[in-house]
Amino acid sequence: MSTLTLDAPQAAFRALADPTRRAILVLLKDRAMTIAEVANNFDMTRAAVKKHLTILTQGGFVQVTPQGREKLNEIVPQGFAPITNWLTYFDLFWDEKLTDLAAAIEADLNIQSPKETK
Amino acid sequence: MSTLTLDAPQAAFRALADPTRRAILVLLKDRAMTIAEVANNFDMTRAAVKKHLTILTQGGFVQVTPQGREKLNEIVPQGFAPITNWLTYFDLFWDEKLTDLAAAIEADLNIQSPKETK
DNA sequence: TTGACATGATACCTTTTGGTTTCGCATTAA
DNA sequence: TTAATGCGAAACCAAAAGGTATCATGTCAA
Repeated sequence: MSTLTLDAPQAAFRALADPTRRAILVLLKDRAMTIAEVANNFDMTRAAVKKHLTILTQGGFVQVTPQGREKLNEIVPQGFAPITNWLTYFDLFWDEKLTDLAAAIEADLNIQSPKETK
Repeated sequence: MSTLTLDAPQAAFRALADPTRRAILVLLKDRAMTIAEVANNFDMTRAAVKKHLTILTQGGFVQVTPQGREKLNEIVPQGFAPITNWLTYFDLFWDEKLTDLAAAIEADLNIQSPKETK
């Protein structure tokens, strides 16, 4: 089966949409943790937490580093870039200062968005 | 039936999770539009667009102003605040961390290569 | 080698989500 | 008044999301 691949902003926004996943990021910002360690902080099974970590990884927020029989889940600061860029696009617009960042954002949105304009 | 109310960040992150809704925000940043007008830009029914606009309103991104028999959907710049605040939390953390890292690196360099006198 | 441990993977279930149709209600234009 | 217009709301549907339980696999320690 094909694992449908989302564009970076979509994968990132999707990852942040769930409160558990945002809480996991808050946890991981202090230090890297194994899955079991992360799971200890939540009222759900390790399997569920593993799914959340996978989505966070797809979103570019988490990087996994095998270490013996464990796997360390580490936060990736650069993963926040697509989100901040998207928000900056609006800030810039409101400041009436459009840059080529606008083109990148519009290109991303055009992947699925409005019908032929014009 | 209870309409469960989400906290502000959750409602905001949820609203941004869908690509159509992000595209709607890009549309509305130029000017306020009626539902039908927004719907003209997408390949879906007016009812579907209405649902998206409702979620954007719940997320604090859109404000509706009745005007005769029409309703103008207007973007609300302040709606982005919960998101930017959340991101700022991480940025602040990493700023400290980078500072600590810089200090550690400088200390290490002073030990390893004391030659470098500036 | 053997067993315990940390994780991966799969099947399955329920709720949410994103979409459609259809109908009803105000408001405006004729 | 009548007819068209712009919305709102409800019923319905398929797919995705969030969770569980269960089993398989690789790695470490004794």
